[in-house]
Amino acid sequence: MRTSQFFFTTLKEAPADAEVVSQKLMLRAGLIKRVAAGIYTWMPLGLKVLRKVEAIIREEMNHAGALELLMPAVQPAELWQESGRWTQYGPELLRFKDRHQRDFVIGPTHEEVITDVVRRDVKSYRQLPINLYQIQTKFRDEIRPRFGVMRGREFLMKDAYSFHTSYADLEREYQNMFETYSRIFTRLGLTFRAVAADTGAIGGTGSHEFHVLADSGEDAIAYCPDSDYAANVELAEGVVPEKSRGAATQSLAKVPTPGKTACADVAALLDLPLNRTVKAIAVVNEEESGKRFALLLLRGDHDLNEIKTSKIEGLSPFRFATEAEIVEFLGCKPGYIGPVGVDFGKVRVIADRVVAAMSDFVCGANEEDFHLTGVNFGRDVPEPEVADIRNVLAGDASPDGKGALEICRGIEVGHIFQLRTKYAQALECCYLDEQGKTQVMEMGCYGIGVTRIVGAAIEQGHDERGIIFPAAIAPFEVCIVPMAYAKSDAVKTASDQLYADLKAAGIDVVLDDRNERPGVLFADMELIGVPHRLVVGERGLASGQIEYKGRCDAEAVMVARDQVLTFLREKLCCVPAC
RNA sequence: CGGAGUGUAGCUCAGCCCGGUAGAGCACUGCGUUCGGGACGCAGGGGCCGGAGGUUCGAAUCCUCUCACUCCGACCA
Repeated sequence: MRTSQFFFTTLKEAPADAEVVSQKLMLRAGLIKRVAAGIYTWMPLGLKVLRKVEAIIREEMNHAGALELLMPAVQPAELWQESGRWTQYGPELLRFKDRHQRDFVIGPTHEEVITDVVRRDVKSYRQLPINLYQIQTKFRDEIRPRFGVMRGREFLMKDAYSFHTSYADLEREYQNMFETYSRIFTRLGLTFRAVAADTGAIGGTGSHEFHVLADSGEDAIAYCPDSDYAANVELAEGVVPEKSRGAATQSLAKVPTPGKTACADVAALLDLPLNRTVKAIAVVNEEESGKRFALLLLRGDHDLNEIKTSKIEGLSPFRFATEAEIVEFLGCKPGYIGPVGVDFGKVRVIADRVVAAMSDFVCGANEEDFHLTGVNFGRDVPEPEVADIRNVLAGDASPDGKGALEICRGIEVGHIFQLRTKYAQALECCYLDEQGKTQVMEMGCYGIGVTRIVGAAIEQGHDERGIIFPAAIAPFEVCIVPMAYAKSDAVKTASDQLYADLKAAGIDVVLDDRNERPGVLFADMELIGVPHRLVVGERGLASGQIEYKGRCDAEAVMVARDQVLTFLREKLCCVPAC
């Protein structure tokens, strides 16, 4: 490709509303253009990157035995009504009516359609297992699209669905996909980690997320550097402290804490560490059967994990209590509430595992402007229910007992689920087994956010000059930057020849033949993230040499003209650009 | 959905308080000089100042409504 023949649109300044680095750089490099909130056009340069990502995914999926198909983006409401998600899914599901007033959706995912496909054509155990995938545009009407292609509304996704005659076979394929995903992200040149995940709204049991590690990631990941344990913080288990609860050494005392509603303020006032305090969070479970009020106890420096909490029996769904409800049940304004003196018959008290092991702690007195010190379970307050309801923190013991947890941030680029029979059951996706008996299929589903990968790659690889793409997905592998292409015949001839040679060698090369000053050429090639650069100038040509510089190299090196191809080949296949 | 903010040239922004026929830098076009790290000169093109209504002799500027976008929160995954 010659830049003069390409649609090349770089910007010196990023649009003011771009928030994250990848978004700014993608807009500056002209990879994408914003069309509406969370909706982008992929320009030719960006599409080259996207297609390279797709190609790697497609190759590895095919290699893993999956079969590609293409389902419609537009889906009839009937299928969603049949699975029950027509009502379960919120406004995130984009619905519309056609000219006959029939309801349709623009698919945010394709479980319904694929299950329909399979139930129509798969009748026998002999046709199973099967793994079908597509690379397709999805639409999720996010409340707040942001971060460019990282959380867009329209995005490209690879989604695969597998069907099995047994859970054991589903587990086998799940493992197959786990390994396939690891190969895909490795080939893409990304630093990633597979983490145990919550199964969320899609439902099912086993689930792993694949995260590209980056500080700007939206998800917090707890991992153990000393083992392979890694889990989304939403799911990471807070383990029971090894030490059992200490004996009570203090007597219960009421202390004035006017205006101190936060644990940190109370701790500071009493000159105690924050981890001696206990905060109480009032929640309400409201269903047709009535309203139930509960008090959740957490150590002052811990945060509530709503996902874990919502899994407590009888508490789901829960919401935070209103001030009026708190006054109604505890007779006290929020900020000073605690478990002491509450009627355990009316209020359910659930302590985090860590709190349950505390003694002589500080908590609200259920009286405005007062807290209690020296509080002990069993003596001052009945033993509460105990559950794991907090977010783990860095330094916590790893649940596998092999060291301490660290927390890092990640961008979720892949997610694999064992759906089991959730959709197959709802949509009656069945087959006949060896005995001729009707059985429901076991299902797995496996997604990769294709567009998000491009953003994630840039979050992971960039510097002040622009994008540093992994070689596997860079828009071009090599650029040739001629010094005065329009002026010097020697440079022009040598550049054209080099370009032809590299192209003939199957290298994805771009020749920047624009009649611009060198600074412009250098800056643009660096901005768009081309990993390898060859500079052709009269200076080097005089001694039969071409200058080479990797995108991250500090210094350029001179390479003999007739050695360039060999030199480059080695760089391209063996050495990462950075 | 609640709170805050922003809409002026393709991009970044000034002008708005204090009404008087629309500006800068970058980008773009032409000519010339320049040419190994985002050059310079001269000459140009480009805007219904988000939209509608109102106040006024006169509105980018003041008022009302509306739309879009952004941020924080809630929600969702």
